[in-house]
Amino acid sequence: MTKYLFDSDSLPPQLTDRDDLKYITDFSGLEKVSRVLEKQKFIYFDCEVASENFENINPFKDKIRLIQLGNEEKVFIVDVQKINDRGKVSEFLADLLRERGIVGHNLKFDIKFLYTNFGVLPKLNFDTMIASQIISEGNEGDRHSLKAVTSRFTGKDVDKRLQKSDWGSEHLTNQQLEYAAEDIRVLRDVFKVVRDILNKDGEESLSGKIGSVFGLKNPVAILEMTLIPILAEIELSGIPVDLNLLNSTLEDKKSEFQLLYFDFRKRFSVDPFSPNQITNCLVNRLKIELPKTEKGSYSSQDTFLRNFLDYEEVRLLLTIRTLKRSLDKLLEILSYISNGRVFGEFKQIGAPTGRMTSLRPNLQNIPSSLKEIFKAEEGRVFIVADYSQIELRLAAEYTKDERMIKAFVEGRDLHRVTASIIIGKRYEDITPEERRLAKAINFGLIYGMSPKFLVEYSKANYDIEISLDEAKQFHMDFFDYYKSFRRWHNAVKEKLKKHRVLEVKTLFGRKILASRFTDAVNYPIQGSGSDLLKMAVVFFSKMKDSSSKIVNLVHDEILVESEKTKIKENASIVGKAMEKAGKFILKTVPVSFEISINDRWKKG
DNA sequence: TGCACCAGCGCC
DNA sequence: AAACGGCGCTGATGCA
Repeated sequence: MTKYLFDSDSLPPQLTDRDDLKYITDFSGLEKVSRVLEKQKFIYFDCEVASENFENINPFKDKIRLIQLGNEEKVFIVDVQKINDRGKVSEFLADLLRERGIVGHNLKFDIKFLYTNFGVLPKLNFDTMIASQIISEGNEGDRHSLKAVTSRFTGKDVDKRLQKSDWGSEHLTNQQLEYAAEDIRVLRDVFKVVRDILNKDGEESLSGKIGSVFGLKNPVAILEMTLIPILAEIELSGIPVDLNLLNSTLEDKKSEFQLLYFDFRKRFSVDPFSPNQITNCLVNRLKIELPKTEKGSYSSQDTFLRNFLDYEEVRLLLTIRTLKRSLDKLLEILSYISNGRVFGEFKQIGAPTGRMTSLRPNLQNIPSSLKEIFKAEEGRVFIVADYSQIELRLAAEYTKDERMIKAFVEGRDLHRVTASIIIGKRYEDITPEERRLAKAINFGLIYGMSPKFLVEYSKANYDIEISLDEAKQFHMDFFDYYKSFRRWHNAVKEKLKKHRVLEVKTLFGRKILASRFTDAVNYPIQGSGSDLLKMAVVFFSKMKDSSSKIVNLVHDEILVESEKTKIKENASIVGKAMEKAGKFILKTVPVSFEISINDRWKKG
């Protein structure tokens, strides 16, 4: 519990009167802060938010209590509750942050609160958490909390115990204010260390506001820093939902699920969600041969069970599972809705490759059958824009494979090209089934899939049965034809023999560590895709106006909500942004993308 | 009881 | 020697 050390409004002399630390509780204090900080190009920044429940802290509900601002010498702790004039504080922040940058840790979080509390969204950010993640190159072992980052880069220890203390109480304790100031002090040291590390991969030629404000030259870091406020805006926008359709779908699935679930339990005396009971039933009662996991237990994956659709138990089980998944996803979405929109979050560098991830709820794995739940508001539409065959294009560029590049330059369908090679038929004569097989081969083999796995993979994902010998032949033919891919894979194998861990680079220069062969060939391609999308988002956000906003991002797709009256203009801007990013990342291979307009989130 | 782990599956 | 990768969410399971 928080203790009140002082019962007067003012703090003890040792705190307020220190030269390097000022506690600001009134408007004249704000003016003093402005005078001192107006000479800064950037300001060290942090804030403390009062929340009933820190697990569920919410920028739309919770209030900022303290805003800490600092330069190299001074720290100002602005108590916005004591000042008690939101308009004045807003004006002060708007003036201060309009042209100046801020340095902070996990800034997307802070600036969302700044926006909801004071209508200010800082555009020039340097985030030491993002910096640390870039420097870590995807190393899974590294943590990126302020405490971990400070310890790793400066050797100092930060006490975070008061982070979730009571920031709403009338009198903050001396310790709370010292805690608030300490974050600013450590940022000074961390900032310079991580910036200088990043700048070892700097480009002198690079210009731009973020670069000049922070003295930052690393292109990947500049891209990421630019993205921060854009993601904050996307999260604050939320994505609109058709509540009627959501509820009716939910009811339909619920009743259907309950019917089938209890029917299953009654008829077979087995809980369909107990792996033990299910595998027992399938193996012992129905004499179905199931594959085993390495631990010795049976696996009851849908893909295996689909071999036994003549058993009613199996058919029913598969239906129940699918229903349950839809139901869970709908409930997950529902629990994050407010005012007809879902407010999810992004982890900006969520995967080692640089890919973003989506959480609370995850809006990057919505089953295609449920995407229609998402519906633009009245008078608005969705613009659904996604890159086509982007990983293959990036792989062609990355390996500089002449034949694959040529196919793309000529505008060919690469799956058909591959099909004609491995089947030995003319490009024009490839059947849809043959094209599907080639698709499996293209996607699998560039990332080092074994012929054995190709057999399983084709069956599971493309419903195509091939023998192991055929798979081996296709494997040979693929690498004989796309010669650079064999050279690339062999080079990676050689390097991994010499070194335990390999540093690979995306086309944009993002560095990623890989210790397995499959990672070392996959990461640079997946990572280049993430660079590409992030860049397209940044370009779009610079070109767009207020008649459109991004509402979701899914690895190679940008979902925009636009005013109906400006569909054409906005669709064209999305296209231009994607094209521009494409030209930047891909120098020899053309990009291709599809843009469709719809009330709902679906293509075509 | 709570936590860590895994399997399974949705998306890319 | 052999190897497709990434994520988040749910629910069962096993351990303290």
